[in-house]
Amino acid sequence: MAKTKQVSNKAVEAEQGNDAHRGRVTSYDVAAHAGVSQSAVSRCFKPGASVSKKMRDRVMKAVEELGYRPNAIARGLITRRSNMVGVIVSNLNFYPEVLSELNKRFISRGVHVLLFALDQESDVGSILEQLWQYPVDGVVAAAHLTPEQIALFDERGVPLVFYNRAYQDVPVSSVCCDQSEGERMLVSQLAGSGKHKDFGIIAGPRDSVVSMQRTEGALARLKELGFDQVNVVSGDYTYESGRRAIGKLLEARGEMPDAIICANDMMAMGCMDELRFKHDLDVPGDVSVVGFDGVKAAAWASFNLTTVTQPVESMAEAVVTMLLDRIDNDGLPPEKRTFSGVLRSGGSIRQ
Amino acid sequence: MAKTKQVSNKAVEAEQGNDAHRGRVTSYDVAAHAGVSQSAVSRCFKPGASVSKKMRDRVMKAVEELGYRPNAIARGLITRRSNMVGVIVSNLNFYPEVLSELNKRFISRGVHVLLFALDQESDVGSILEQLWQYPVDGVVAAAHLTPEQIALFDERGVPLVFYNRAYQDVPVSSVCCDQSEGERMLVSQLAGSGKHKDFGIIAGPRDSVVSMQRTEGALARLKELGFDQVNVVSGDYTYESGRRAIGKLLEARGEMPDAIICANDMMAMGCMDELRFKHDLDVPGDVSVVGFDGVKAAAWASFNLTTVTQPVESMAEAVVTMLLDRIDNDGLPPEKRTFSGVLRSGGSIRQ
DNA sequence: TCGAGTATTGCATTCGAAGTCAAACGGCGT
DNA sequence: ACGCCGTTTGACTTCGAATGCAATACTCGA
Repeated sequence: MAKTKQVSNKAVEAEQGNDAHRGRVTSYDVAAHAGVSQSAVSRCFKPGASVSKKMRDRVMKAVEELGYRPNAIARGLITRRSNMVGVIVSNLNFYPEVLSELNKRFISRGVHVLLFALDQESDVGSILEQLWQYPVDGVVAAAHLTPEQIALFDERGVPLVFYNRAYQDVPVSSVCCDQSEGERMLVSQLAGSGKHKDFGIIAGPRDSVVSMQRTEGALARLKELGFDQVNVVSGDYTYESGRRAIGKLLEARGEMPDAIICANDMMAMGCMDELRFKHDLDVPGDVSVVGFDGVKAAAWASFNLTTVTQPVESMAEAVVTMLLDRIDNDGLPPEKRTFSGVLRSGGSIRQ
Repeated sequence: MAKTKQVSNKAVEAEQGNDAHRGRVTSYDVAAHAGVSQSAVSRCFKPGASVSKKMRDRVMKAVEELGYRPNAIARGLITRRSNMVGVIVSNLNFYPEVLSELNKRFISRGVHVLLFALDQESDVGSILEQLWQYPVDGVVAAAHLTPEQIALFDERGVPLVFYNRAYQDVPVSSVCCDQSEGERMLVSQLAGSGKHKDFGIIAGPRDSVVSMQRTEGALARLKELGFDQVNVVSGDYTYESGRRAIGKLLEARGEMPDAIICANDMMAMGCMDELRFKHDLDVPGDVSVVGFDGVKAAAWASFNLTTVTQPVESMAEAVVTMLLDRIDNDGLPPEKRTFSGVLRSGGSIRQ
């Protein structure tokens, strides 16, 4: 009865145009305005519900007049579906296309993205702490989580799909680009010209699994081809670290390698600039350089980098499909999908 | 009474470890586990609430044991504060730093970002339609809205702050970089060398207000300096369109200008590459080029572009502060803040 | 030990929408 | 006009947490 009283109060307010709370329009306001029950309003927004045309028209008219939109959050409370997914990315600046592709695809399926970006200061733990406060339907992680952190998702029944992080021996879904295969293609390409004797590798951060896979892939292929004296130095995936890495390579070796394999395009571009503008060397004339990722800038004429392009669109599509499937259907087992990268031959390898 | 029964059911479930719904842990579960009321649990999470140490310890122990985290959304329903803000960006690929800076700052203040990115297909209208389904506390828009769309925010009492979109004569908050001033600095710099006679401008899309402001600023300063024959062609802010624009300039003029003013860095870089690699011209030897924005890549050795850097960090900070202020205090009037860009002299101007 | 006064605690209600269920309605045949 | 049956509709409850208020549990002084 209290509820009934409340409703009629709202009805009165709405009818009198009392705008005191000037908050959002609720289904009660619409109901009052249209002279029907709140349930009726709710039903008009549920596809396939039993509503007469007369009722629907009447409600929709009120909806238009008041500018009502159902509150997705309140709805989520009862349906246990917030239609929000969390996206955890380690660094927004690195791969904006990934976020963009994911967001676009989720949106088109009526799902919204709640962003969780790791900045150097904030660690994964605190981000997850925040994430758990939101009733997200699922999570995409483009960052490294510990097995314990992963287990929590399972416990709580929240689907999780990794983007470009593979966990061997951990039953969790992921979509990856075959890092190792990609590097092998690059090395084969370099070796194919027969012009390189002295290889150097600029790896990513030591704790990056992706960097490790790429580096291992390159080293393995190099070894197969008979090159087992390869210097490896580390960068942090940035342009600047690519430039600095040249100094380290030179120091380690005493002379400049004639082919440099970089763990990503950003460092490859830094490395090219350092070679050209600091050491006055020609790329590819004096030194060949290859990258990984296929970022836009790598294809620019100034660099025209030979690299392996990650099929970002296919990967994003796969992630979205896998996640939504698992949200709709909680029986699905973890699945790992691996896409091959596409070799993009530029002009950064000496022929 | 129904409620009471419900509660004790939950209590029983929780105590028996019945994990049937394996959903999230709720405050009722914690309450049952600790043998206290739900209100008590709730109060333990409210700073400054009246709770005895004994009670707090007891509740917190249960919280730890069950891994409880308050549901931010359910909380938002009653407090009318979702602690989420919507961020509308026109294109994620363009300025990832902006999103990154905004996100970082919001997070550190306990606010989360719900992402709304416009992709070519989706127009602002449909994005807003979606936005209104979420009870966001406020919105940052880095996209163009119509006055009607802006008015809705006012009506519904949802604070709105624009990033780099100024609306003259519309009372709405915004944080902008002074586009016109920036361009004037660039033109002055170009003119200062006394080596340029023939200016060309590569503007942004015709419907971009920012592009218009930049172009007008440049033209005005050029005119003051006595150059009133300036060709203007349009691009779409991308690298590729910068390259294509060179062809258009050449066509319009019959010969290549000796100074090209680009509406942003991306096009400036495309333009430099086109000049160097397609037309075999030297920059800055034959043609000077300037950009705008101060993106990372513009400072790379290959380009070393003279440009105006937008103070992204200060602007982001200003946006976040303004928005949160307005969320906490609904009396605040709209405010427009303008930051000056910083001239970054590179090596793309002939001296 | 008692009572006043304060500090804690629990009950019941609330937020906005959706789902359950039973009541009311509509159409139809007879 | 009556009764039957399928369709619509509305009253009430639910989701999870917060909060006003009333009911306790304490504290301390007398």
